[in-house]
Amino acid sequence: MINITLKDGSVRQYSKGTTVLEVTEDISRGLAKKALAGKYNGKIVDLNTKLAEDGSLEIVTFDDPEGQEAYRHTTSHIMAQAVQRLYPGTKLAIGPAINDGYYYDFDSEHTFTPEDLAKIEAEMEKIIKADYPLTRKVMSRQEALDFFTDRGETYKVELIRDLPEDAEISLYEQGEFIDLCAGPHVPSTGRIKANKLMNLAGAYWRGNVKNKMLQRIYGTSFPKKQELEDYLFRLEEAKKRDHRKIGQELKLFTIMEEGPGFPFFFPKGMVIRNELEAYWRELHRTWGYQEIKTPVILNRQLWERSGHWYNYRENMYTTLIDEEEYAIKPMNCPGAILVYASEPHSYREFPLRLSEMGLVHRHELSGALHGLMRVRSFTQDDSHIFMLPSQITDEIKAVIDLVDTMYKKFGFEYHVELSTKPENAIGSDEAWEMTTNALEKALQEKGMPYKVNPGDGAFYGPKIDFHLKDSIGRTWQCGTIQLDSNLPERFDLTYIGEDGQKHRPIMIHRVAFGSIERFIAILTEHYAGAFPTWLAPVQVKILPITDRQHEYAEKLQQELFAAGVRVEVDHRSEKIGYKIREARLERVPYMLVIGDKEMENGTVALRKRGEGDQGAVDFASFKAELLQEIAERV
RNA sequence: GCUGGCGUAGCUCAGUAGGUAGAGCGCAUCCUUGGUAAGGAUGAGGUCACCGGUUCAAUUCCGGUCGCUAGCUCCA
Repeated sequence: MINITLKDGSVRQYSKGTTVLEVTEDISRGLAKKALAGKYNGKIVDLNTKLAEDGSLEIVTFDDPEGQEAYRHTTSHIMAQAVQRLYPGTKLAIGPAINDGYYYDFDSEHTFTPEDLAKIEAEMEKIIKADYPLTRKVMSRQEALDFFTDRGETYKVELIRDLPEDAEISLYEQGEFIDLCAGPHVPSTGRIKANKLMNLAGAYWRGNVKNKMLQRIYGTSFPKKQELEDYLFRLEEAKKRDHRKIGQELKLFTIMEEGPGFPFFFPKGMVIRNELEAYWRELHRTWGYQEIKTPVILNRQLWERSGHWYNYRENMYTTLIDEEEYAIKPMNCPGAILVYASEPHSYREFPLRLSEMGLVHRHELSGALHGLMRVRSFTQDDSHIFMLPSQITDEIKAVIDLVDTMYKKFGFEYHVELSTKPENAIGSDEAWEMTTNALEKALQEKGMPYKVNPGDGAFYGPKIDFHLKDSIGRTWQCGTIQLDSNLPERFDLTYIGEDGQKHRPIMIHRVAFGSIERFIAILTEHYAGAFPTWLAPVQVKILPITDRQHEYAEKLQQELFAAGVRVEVDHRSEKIGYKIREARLERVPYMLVIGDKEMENGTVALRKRGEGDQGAVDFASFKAELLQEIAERV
């Protein structure tokens, strides 16, 4: 324990390694303006001062996650205070700090509009100017229950009810406002220097669809005005990378009203798709996979047997054929299983890796649709791997390596999550335990950091998920490895073992891209539309300066075309600056400007994306380097 | 699916305090042949998302539907 002498002369004890955030009550009265908590070894201890394990003091700044949380969390209290001033009777739910800011959930008779945000912001400004100290209060559970019941804060009452009987309950007070809160906070409201309310949204109480939908207001705050401005600028910049915007500008794909969630791919989008698939096929061939294709429509009986009919029905499209019920596949596994079961297998074939670019359809909720990231019709780069129990760990590690190889190719940063048994799980507890342990073991042996997502697994098995970030930092699940001990059972899959007897194989489902659609969306945002040459829809654009070069332009075009290059000639009667501008907007990697000089010398004036004018280069050597770059997929 | 916002030309958007609409870009044609981010002229293009209601009159007001969107929920 450490003794801290407070300004009023009293001494309080704090344990090492904790942040001194609770001293507020001691110092707030009268000292708030200075926001000093006390002194320790002659040094000033502020609310944002941390006592390290060795007893030394460490100032917690906004750059520390803890300091940032205290800062934003305080701002959320200020927002709640402003809202309750402007809209009396509004009940408070929860209001945490989050990644880029904070939010607070309200239950109010008043429906907030975007115009209200400005009013609330102005009221928040008043509270900040008033520089109210934040005072911590402690109550027993019963006292807190009575207190919030009196105030009609039914959500807070519900939160307190969930706490243990002997819990010590902390509240933070600022001016006339008081809120149930564990802290931490900054010492006074005046600490907030830059604040902005971002948007309005609905959110279910406690994240449960069955509960009331509350009104959530998102905001963000920073210690400096400039930091807020920088943040808003970055957000604007990030929006320019949005794949929905770039997808339209570059004519990659569209989604029309005639088919919500069912994307159309334009020729340029198909180029990227096909290149990705070609890369995928090449890689999978060398990694020991064999490709199959299974039907999109299969009968109801199959889906009943697989369990999808009972566990995934609300997401499945169905249809009648000759008065028999069929379903459009939402997953590829049953098809792959039928392929497996179509002939007897020996353990000598294992691991048997069957891959499939499988087109699946899922009835996703309309509100969940999001460009190519979340659609109702998508192609999974699926594989089903059949193996011996003894091969599980190595095979999972191999899949992790394959996914890593693919993501590194594009320079992606990703994080991994392990999702465990959900509520609607099928199969025995023992099977779930065995499969979950197997996944965990593989992750540990790979030394891969991961986060556990309890209850987030698929209904047939636990999974490892690979998450990638989009332009504004939202993460999307792409790759996944799922261990399934259920379907082999349901379909009575077998292999002949060394002992000549029938045994049950282990099955893995896995995707690496995840879905081609989502992966293209992530890629588009990652590159901001400037795809590497091997993926670029147009790799080379030839720009003749006048009509005199058209013949030469076509000759070059044909030569590149014959070598498999995607090349276009801009022979409109526009000035060269104009043609360059357009080709730049299209993010074409290489522009070949040709005028009389180049025509005479058999050269091209090369303009490289991101690097500008490269001067005259020999066409043959340009072509050779280009072809090599494409072949190496760099 | 839920809550809020939005829906005007291919795109980005303006507009009508209720009297059937405009700009820029793009597109077409013509002039221009110009050396590294926008040359000029003319023209075509809209059942103002859809369906109802109010009104002499609705793109505008009201209701519903569909779609998009920010989140929530759900997921690759």
